[in-house]
Amino acid sequence: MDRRRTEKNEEASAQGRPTLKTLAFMTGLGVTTVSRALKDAPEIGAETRRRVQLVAKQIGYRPNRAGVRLRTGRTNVISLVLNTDREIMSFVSDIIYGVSEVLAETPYHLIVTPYSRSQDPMEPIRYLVETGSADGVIISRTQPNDPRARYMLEHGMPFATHGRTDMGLVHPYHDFDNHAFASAAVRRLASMGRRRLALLSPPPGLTYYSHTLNGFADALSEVGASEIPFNTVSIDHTIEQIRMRTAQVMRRDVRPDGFVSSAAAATLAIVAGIEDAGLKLGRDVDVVSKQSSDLLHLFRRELLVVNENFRLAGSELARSVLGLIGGAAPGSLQSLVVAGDVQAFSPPVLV
Amino acid sequence: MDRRRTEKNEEASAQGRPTLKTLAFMTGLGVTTVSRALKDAPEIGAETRRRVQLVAKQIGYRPNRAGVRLRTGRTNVISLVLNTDREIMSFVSDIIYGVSEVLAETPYHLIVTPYSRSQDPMEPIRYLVETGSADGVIISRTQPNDPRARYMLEHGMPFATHGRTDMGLVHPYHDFDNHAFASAAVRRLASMGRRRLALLSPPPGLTYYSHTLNGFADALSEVGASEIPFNTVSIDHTIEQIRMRTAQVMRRDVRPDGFVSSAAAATLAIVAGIEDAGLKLGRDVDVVSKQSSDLLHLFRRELLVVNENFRLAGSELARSVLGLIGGAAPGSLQSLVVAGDVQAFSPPVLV
DNA sequence: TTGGCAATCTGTAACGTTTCAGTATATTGA
DNA sequence: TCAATATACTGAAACGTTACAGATTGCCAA
Repeated sequence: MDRRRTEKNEEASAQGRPTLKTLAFMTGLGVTTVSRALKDAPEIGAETRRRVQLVAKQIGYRPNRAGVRLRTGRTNVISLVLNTDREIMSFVSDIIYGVSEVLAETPYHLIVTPYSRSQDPMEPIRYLVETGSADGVIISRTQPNDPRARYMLEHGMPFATHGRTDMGLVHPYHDFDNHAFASAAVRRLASMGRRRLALLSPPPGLTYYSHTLNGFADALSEVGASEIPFNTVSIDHTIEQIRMRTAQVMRRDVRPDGFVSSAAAATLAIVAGIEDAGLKLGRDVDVVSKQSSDLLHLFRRELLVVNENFRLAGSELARSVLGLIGGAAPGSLQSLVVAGDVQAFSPPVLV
Repeated sequence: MDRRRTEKNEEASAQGRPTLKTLAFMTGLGVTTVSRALKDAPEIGAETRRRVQLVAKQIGYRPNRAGVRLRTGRTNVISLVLNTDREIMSFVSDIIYGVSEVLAETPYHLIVTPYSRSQDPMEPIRYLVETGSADGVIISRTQPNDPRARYMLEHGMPFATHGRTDMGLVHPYHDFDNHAFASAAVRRLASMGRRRLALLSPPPGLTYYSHTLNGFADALSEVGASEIPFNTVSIDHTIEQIRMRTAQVMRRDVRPDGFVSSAAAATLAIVAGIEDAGLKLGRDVDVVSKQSSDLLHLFRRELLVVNENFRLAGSELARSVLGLIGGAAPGSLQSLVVAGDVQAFSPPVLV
């Protein structure tokens, strides 16, 4: 008995990184007691609990993730699933930062799970669920009837979506009110006398495609303006495709005098196309665009912008998944950001 | 004996996800044999090996990461350490995709470890090393005397840096030849008759700051042009700061007639500042800028650009860390991308 | 026939954690 | 005084994997 103690001591003190065994030796307690003391279990004496926690803090004890994961199945990992070639650049960067910001105060790590054009979007989801590689998942490019959301719901994998679904199933989401954005954009253009409007929409299939379309259409009829069809391209197309298509439509007799664009990079292409056709922004045509960082006004000050905050989306999504994992009701973890005002260029204040 | 077998069977078949035990039962072999067979150990019979691997593939066996990690210490994780508020937007997005691309074919996961302005850059590194949370690390914003690189070298943590160090220590890196970029930019501007050049440099402190400065200075003296000091701002400053500072310097009697800019977003600010001062790009001043996606020519076609491929950087860095983990010599895992030509706008080919 | 030796295969222990089923000790009620 | 009970703690087992130290078998030389 004494002998075993001694062996244990040596093992414990020889270790590089402290484990429960180390703490057990230092406090003279059993491993079980230490484990329970660290998580404030009620059957541990108040003083013992304090003592263990003090020592743990002193020597910088951190639970071994592999040990916890093997024993409990909890990974302490949140996975952000991203499309490798269709995702908006600033979206990736900002949402990662937003998620990180929230996870930083928790034991959770962020792993990025990519999938590419060629792959089935379900593949990374199935992988995560089957291998139990994450405690929670965040997905983007959400569809009205999203097989990924359905699958995760069926398999009990906590998740949050960027964008809403429309399947009659309730789950956490964060969304930007694209209906409001498109309406506000149309109203603004109408107020400037623009009457023939074109919409560069999100890719059909995603939920916010119809939100945007509806907002656009609702406001069109409200203000009595008409639509110039522009639905052979979406913001998923390349800069070149959008540019060329814009130039084409602008060379027609009946051409748009206003554009609503759902993404900043696409807006650059639209403007380029407008100018390719020999027309001038602000004179012949106006453009309202969403943007996620304040760059469009540097590009052309005639542009009208509405800001969408992806970093906020990231934090909200992270908070939602954590909440869900923590047992909160999915319905209470949904947020919708109302679109801000359409903003014209305002010159920077010189200091 | 028979009884134990039976118990094992039941356990094995009741399981959701197959483990070595499941495979052992199905093949009638021992767990050890299965484990060894899966990794092509020589002391396993050729037929047994094939049989085990076949069954494993059939039932979709995937090693449990926690088990492996606990036993071996190998995490199968590569960590990308990013600064949350100073990193270039497209850099984050592209490098993540580049890394993912390479890791996708391996058992490795990518975890993003962020740190913010307020934090010591060493903190995430120490965390990773102390907790053994990753098998390899990728860092950016590399400094000539980089404490993170030194620390990881001392502690045997495999890593690769984006950018070189200058400490006489050899480690994997990937870098863009910023000396060549700055020289080429200066030569191009000189060839257009520009004589008073300003440089918007990377932040002082980073290794490629001096590379850029030296390339700029070397070419300046080579072509006999002069420098207009512009070192109160760097690409780490805000758009507004750069814009204002540019406007200031452009309103002076002796003002730059050429700019070299180390980042695309900063170039937008420079151009805005130039125009704030009532001057015209292409007439009064020319600007050569690095960019990582082909957007600057949409912005102003007078801009001259040099492309830097961050996605390539990501893949190269990932390949390097994996190589290092695999035992390759660090010196063989270094790559330097020569800067491409300075490119003027060329109109898109209409299809 | 025997010993030796490859060639294959196997059980046990350990990684660090949590859970289960306890065991001591002190405290209470009668 | 005794049993019952609450309090505070503990060892053993298990999660899935790999490394170590065997064990079994067949074959060949002597």
